[in-house]
Amino acid sequence: MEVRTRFAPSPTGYMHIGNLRTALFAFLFAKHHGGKFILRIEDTDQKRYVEGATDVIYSTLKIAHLKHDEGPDVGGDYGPYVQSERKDIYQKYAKMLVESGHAYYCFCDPDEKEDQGFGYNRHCRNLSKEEVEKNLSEGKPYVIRQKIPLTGTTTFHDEVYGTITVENESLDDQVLLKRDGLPTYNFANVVDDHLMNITHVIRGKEYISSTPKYQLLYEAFGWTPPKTIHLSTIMGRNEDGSVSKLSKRHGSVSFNNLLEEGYLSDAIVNYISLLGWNPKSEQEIFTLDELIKHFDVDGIVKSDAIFDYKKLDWFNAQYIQKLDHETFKKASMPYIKNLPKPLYDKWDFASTLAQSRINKFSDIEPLFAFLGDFKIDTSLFENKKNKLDKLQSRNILVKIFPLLASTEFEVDKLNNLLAKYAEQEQMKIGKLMWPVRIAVTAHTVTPGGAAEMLYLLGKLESLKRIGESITALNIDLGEPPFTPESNTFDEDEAAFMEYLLSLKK
RNA sequence: GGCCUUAUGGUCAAGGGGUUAAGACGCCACCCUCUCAAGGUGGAAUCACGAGUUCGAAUCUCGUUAAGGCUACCA
Repeated sequence: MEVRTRFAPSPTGYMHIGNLRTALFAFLFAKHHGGKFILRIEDTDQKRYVEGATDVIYSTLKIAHLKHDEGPDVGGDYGPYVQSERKDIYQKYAKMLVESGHAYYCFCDPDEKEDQGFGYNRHCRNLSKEEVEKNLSEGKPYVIRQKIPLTGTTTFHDEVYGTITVENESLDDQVLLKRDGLPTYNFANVVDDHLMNITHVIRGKEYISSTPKYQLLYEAFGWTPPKTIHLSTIMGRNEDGSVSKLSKRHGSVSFNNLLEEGYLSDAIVNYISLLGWNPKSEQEIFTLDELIKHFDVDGIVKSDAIFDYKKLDWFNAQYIQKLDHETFKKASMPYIKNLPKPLYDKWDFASTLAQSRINKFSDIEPLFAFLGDFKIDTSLFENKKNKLDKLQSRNILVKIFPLLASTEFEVDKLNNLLAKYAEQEQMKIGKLMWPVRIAVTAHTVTPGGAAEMLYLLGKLESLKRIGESITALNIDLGEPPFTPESNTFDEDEAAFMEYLLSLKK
């Protein structure tokens, strides 16, 4: 028999990462077995209607490459695939259940059905046929409830959690058909899964508690229930250390949020595939086709998994580094908007530095923030590894200043100049590079080496920053501000004047 | 409260009676490097607790505890 799985989201307007993982597993399972993956929209709650919400579902599935074989947008032999369009079907089946004695009309007021904390008090369960007819003919609003056996137990077998048995007396007479004539999720999913020939129901484990009631429904209809595969919940860690179902307070939890932050779709899919499933091998990086090939119910884990943004970062970095550079460059453009203009002009160069250094595209901005934001911290000039203190750093900078002032700011030339100078002074190159890089960036961590940073900043800005750094160091050392020789700039007198002016501030 | 489920390092997790209890992320150290990053090498860190079964328990059983879910005319 052909395997058929379904993804049955409620159109809420955004795709929670947990839902996407459910969709992914349903897709992988179906495709692994050469079967069909069906999309069904569960919109039986009119109050929850959100404009454009189904489009979010379509676009998510498309971007994630979880192509469905049947669904509202692509059609299929079991439509309609939108539950609000199947109203008549549910009514028909609900009434069949009433007739067979597995369900009953209930005319109770929706607000007063509580019976000390447990479900409905079953007031209408034993209404006489006459009373029901009378209420119906009077046009009294009603719901249809499932008639749960009062005694005995119900058992079902889940492919991952095993056999589960519950006492029927712990089950309530749940509503099947609501006052507005629409079915509840609990009823619709049973009818639809059967009518759509779903062979394996893959869903979150929050439905385990309801499954016995579904089981009873299948039995009442005389249908063979589909196999179930319940999935553990994806959790988030709260500030107080506790964990709860992953939600907005834990950070970005929708697929779109993550995309906006600069995570790659393939990386997200790869990461969540390993949340609650393990391939029984040491492979971690999987293409979608590889996932299809390796996916197996045996590897599904029963316990909940905490969503770890750090590990997602790692996956994303792996995928970013594999991108060909042109693709990376193009994809990164939206993320450099707020950075200073020089970066635009030199993005061909800078993007190369960025690609190997970021976890996600939104890391680009902080990485290059030093271009616009320069706040000297003289303590950074003290560096143990290079055996540098403020005095030495200052002396090096003073010597290198005129050299830089009279050279062309190209990466190769700068590197050559610096290397030559270090050699000439018999200085380890790191000892020279460190103060120069700190002087122009004021950061210990930068997207590249000293020469790259000089190039990105440009000559004027670089010299200005070095001058300011020397002055700051001089102040620390109890010496007067730095003033370069007037012949320092051999080519741009105006810039030199501007520089002098800026120092006076 | 009742019912259901789960429990291996900080996180994802393998292992299902005898193992030095894998691997990955993260963390730390070292190497490499002009700084980072990347890469390489190494390290710290785990069987929730208590009984039982057994020659032997992370592994089986029971209990406890903790966590999560359900208990809607939401899905």
